Amino acid sequence: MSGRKAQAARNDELILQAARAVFTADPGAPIAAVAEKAGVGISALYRRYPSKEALLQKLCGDGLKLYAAVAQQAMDDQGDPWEAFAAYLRGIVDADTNSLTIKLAGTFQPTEELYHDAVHAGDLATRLHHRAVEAGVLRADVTVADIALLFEQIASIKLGDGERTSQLRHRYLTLMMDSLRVPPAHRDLPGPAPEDEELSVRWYPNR
Amino acid sequence: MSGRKAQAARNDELILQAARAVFTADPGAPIAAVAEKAGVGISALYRRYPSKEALLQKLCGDGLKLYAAVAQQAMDDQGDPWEAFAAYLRGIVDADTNSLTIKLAGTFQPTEELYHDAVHAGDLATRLHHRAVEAGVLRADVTVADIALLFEQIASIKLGDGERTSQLRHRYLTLMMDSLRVPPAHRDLPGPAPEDEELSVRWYPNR
DNA sequence: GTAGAACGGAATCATTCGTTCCCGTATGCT
DNA sequence: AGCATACGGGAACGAATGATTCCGTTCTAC
Repeated sequence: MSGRKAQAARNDELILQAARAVFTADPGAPIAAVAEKAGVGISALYRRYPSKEALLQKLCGDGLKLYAAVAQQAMDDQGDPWEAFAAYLRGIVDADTNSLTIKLAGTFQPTEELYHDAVHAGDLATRLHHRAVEAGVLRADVTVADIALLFEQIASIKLGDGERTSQLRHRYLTLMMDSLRVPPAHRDLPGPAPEDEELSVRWYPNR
Repeated sequence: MSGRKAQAARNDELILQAARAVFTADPGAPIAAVAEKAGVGISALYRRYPSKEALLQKLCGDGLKLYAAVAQQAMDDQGDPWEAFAAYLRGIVDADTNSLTIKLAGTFQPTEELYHDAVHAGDLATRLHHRAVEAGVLRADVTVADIALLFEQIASIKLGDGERTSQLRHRYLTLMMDSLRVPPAHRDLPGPAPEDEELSVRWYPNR
């Protein structure tokens, strides 16, 4: 179970994880950054993917599938309508798939399969949305496309490490949900608000 | 009134406007793009600014001053507390200063003056915020830093031309305000929601 | 006329990054 | 044990990008 085969299998996973992390943080990152993060050489990447574009397509496809999985899970939830929809929103924010699809979109030629997966994901999102509106728990003047843009806005938040970023994203998702839900109401916001210190750091990128 | 002096004066303005437009749209844009947009040669830029960094600092400073001006105007509004605060929010979104300060931050060494202006702008924002909370029209569990991050989220929206982008930004600002205001309530959202077509375009960057 | 301010834009020079290539290593088979 | 070889490390290559410099030209002011 150990040896070269095992290392290769481990590297398969290592590379994918590293690529996801790196490109999520910076869609324009060089391929060398992925190799470094994964702790492997560049040729280990090129052995698996013929080009950077191929790797990006793989990541994008995985992101789409993850999105669909989260949406499907919410669809299967037959309990409280709002809670099911809220779980979907939180799930997508956690999965952070927007950074891997939208932000990568346009950096490569979309394949047929990618297009198919995108349609499927969009279809699930639409059904989920309509169900929530029908149930009267989601305001009707907000569309599916609106929700997509809200996801993008939340994905634009990047502050501190991944942990803190996730915390803040949920904070603002909660705020947004306050204005999405019927009836409107203010609920407790999770996570501490940003400190001034956290914001001012950005003026000094080099440590 | 005409002649080289006049052209030079015109170019001063032309270059600044072009630079603002170009770097707002893409903070990493090459300096040649600014020259082209302004309809001048590269040397016209370098005659005025010793380096790209100097131009960026100028833009950043202008953005900070504009921010302060908008905030000051809202401060001077002694009418309805919520309306004054709302005007501030809308004004900052329209001024689009976040793209010129935050997104440029870290790409150059901040000067002393820049720092001073930033403190002044922050001070105004804080006083405006507290006044709204004191008046009971702004929910108290949202901080000044929260508002700053909300501005950034809105600034991340970029779809279609400048006109459409502005329209959508106001749409989502209105949505956010629904959850910021006391008491909470749903108000009509301005601007048409995005069409699927508008979103799918991003998969095909090259026309 | 002529000095020189202002320009336009080609040439330069450094840097970045995808991709290729070469070589050492250790694995698995005989 | 011995060896052919798949695998991975990382230097080298070449294209592209972009800031900055430089040079020749034009037009104004005197």
